[in-house]
Amino acid sequence: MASEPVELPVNGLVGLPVVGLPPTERADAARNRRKILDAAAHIVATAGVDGLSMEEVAQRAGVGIGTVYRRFGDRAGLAYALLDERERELQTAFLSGPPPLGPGAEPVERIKAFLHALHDRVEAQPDLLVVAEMNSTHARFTGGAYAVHHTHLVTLLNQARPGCDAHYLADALLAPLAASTITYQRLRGMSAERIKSGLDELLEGLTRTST
Amino acid sequence: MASEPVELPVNGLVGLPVVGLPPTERADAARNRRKILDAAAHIVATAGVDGLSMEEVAQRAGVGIGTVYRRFGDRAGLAYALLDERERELQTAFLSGPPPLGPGAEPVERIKAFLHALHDRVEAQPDLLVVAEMNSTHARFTGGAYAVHHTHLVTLLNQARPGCDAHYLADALLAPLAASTITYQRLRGMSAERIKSGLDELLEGLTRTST
DNA sequence: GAGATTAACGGAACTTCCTCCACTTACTGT
DNA sequence: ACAGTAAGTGGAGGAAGTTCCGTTAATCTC
Repeated sequence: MASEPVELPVNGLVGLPVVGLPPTERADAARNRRKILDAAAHIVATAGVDGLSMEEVAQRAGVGIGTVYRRFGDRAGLAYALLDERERELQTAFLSGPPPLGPGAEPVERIKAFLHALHDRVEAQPDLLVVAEMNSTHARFTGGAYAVHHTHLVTLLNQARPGCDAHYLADALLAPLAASTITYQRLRGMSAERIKSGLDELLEGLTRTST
Repeated sequence: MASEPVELPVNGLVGLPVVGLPPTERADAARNRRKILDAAAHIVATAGVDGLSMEEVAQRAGVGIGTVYRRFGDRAGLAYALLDERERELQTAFLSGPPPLGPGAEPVERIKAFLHALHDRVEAQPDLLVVAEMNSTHARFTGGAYAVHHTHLVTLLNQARPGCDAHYLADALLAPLAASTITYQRLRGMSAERIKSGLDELLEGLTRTST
């Protein structure tokens, strides 16, 4: 479990293209995906994330449990899929939206805006994100979205600070934005503004002197 | 579950003193704690962390499952307890050991040494740490050790960079040292040396100009 | 030492995640 | 149309974490 080869995500989340699967989904499969997502969304809206059990979802969607698993892999995958829409919006925003998040602004400003956006994302749907990131050891990283965020940061870091280990630093900057970290800080009474300021402070040091 | 009051740890880990519990443990309880820890350690050594099921532990220790839970709270708590010895060594080292980890060196050097030590800790027992940090949403933070590490970093950061938001920055510096993050980086082929260099780079920015 | 008190014990029962596989169905080429 | 086949389905069953609560036995008090 700790040393298995890295698997690509099975769900339809934005991210690395899923290789090996047929490009077109069979009609009944697509229908069931929708039914499952609707059921899951309804449950979350009604009973909260804690009520999101796989059996419950299957029952409400009128499919077997096996189908839920075939479509979404596991509970984390289902949670990720529920976050998919917002994730797409976010990705569109930083890939092709207006500055400072999108192209046009200075790299440092874009990084800052990006980190803030990630924070807001956690703030918006903390519980779902916790589930998405927590179940199964490396769910946070294999979810697909992580790779996209990481790549984006690497690009910006290389612009802002040529010669740095952008690959590592991207991980390091994303780490404090893990849902469980932020929800815990909030629990402890730390305000959202303070978290953002703290991120700025962290980033400032990294990008001040470009050697 | 997401908004419960923060609970103090129940196990005997170094950290905040456990309030509310009688200072002396009943003889049979202490005996059972030992039996359970021995059994758990044996299982981990034999079958790896994956073999560490609560039922298995109870059986091998010759106690009921309920007893295991009473003593250690949950699986994460048991894992933490297994890490306790090394954790004590680490804490002794940075609280009162020789520099650069212990007192005597410059704050920045101590922070650096501390982060490296935390990294080595993950490197030494990655699987156990992943279990300890991953089960139950905020296990990483409520484990007791986190609070100690955080406090230590706050102290050093305040010395190295007066006026900074040490509280937040401590969280941010600890975040990339989460076991799941590091194990994933290793899985991806990132070397331990590179991770340490990256941490140095991150820290360097933070501590360069003291305003 | 006897009785009261209260922590500790044990394991059945419950929950939920996930796997497995025998069966069914949508698509494909002829 | 139709047979072949690969994808999809469903739900019983296994595994593991956790809770609950009636029972047991340390420890304390007198």
